[in-house]
Amino acid sequence: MKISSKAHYGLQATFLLAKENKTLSAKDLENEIGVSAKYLERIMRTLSNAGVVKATRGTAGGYYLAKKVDETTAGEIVRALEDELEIITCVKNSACNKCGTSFVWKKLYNGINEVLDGITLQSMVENDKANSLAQAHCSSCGLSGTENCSCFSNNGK
Amino acid sequence: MKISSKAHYGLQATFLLAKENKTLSAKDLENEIGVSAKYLERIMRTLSNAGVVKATRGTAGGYYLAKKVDETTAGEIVRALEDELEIITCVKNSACNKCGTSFVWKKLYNGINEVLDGITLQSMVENDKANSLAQAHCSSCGLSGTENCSCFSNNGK
DNA sequence: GTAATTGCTACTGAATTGGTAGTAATTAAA
DNA sequence: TTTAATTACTACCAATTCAGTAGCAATTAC
Repeated sequence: MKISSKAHYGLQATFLLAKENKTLSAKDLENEIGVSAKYLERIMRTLSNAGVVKATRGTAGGYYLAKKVDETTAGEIVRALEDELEIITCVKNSACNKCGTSFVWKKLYNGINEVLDGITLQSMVENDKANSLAQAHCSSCGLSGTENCSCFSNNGK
Repeated sequence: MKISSKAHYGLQATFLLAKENKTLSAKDLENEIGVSAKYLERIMRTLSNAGVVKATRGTAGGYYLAKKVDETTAGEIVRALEDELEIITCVKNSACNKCGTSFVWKKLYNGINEVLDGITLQSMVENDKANSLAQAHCSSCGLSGTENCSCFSNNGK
């Protein structure tokens, strides 16, 4: 049960589109993310087909968000890129209750979607800004490692 | 992002231990679950090491729950069997906030654990009983497919 | 027309998953 | 004390999935 690199990079890419608020080419994304443009291109194509981003070809082409930052959720993005977010086949089959565990997987599936659908690109950008401020603070307080700095104690909660 | 067969079978096996409330051998589990005793044995050994079940060897040996049914959660079981429930490496590193997405994965990780830790074997058994009753009802109402029977409309929610 | 870009398909090496096999250790019962 | 049944442990293997690459076609701006 791991997040695929596709979902990871795809979310990172859309986050960058949201943060920089402009069209970015696969090449641009390669520079920022550090993964080959070819691979990112394929990820972005999937997101394009899913209606998360739009693409323009040709010189100065690239990808941009199809919707507003507060209308695009992490859920859409991850579902588009995780081939099988449905966790296990019995989740699809609402009548499956043979083995006594489908109830757990269905709850888990609902929980996962609830979390992801509750996160918009906007909230990710806001979180990033807050973190950047915390980072600046830590630098100023002179702690070399970020681990022990109280500024980070509530990170990602 | 799929549930592994190990976690699926492992949860099914512990559910059976809870439901039948007795010691079951790998062979018994094979008969009920339909997977080779050898494979189940390895899964149960992992659960044994994790303190979820206990094992006795020899004739009439087998596995039984190490704790009460309302003290054993799906979370313990799934975490023991999913090698990497931590989803993605940056979840482990509390200071990782470079790419702007770790915030999402950490929230997701917390959400997953929250759901799974909120489910005990007892609640699984109770849910199963309720389902069996609904099943009986559906048979009596004469609907051939369970999908369209209102008894099942809230399954697994 | 040319350079830059996405769209699409095919391929590949590495890692993971799912499962099997064999042997040793332990236990209960005959 | 022997035998049968069982778990413990390790090694192994086939199939699938994952992550990434390569090459060419289509499109677009200049």
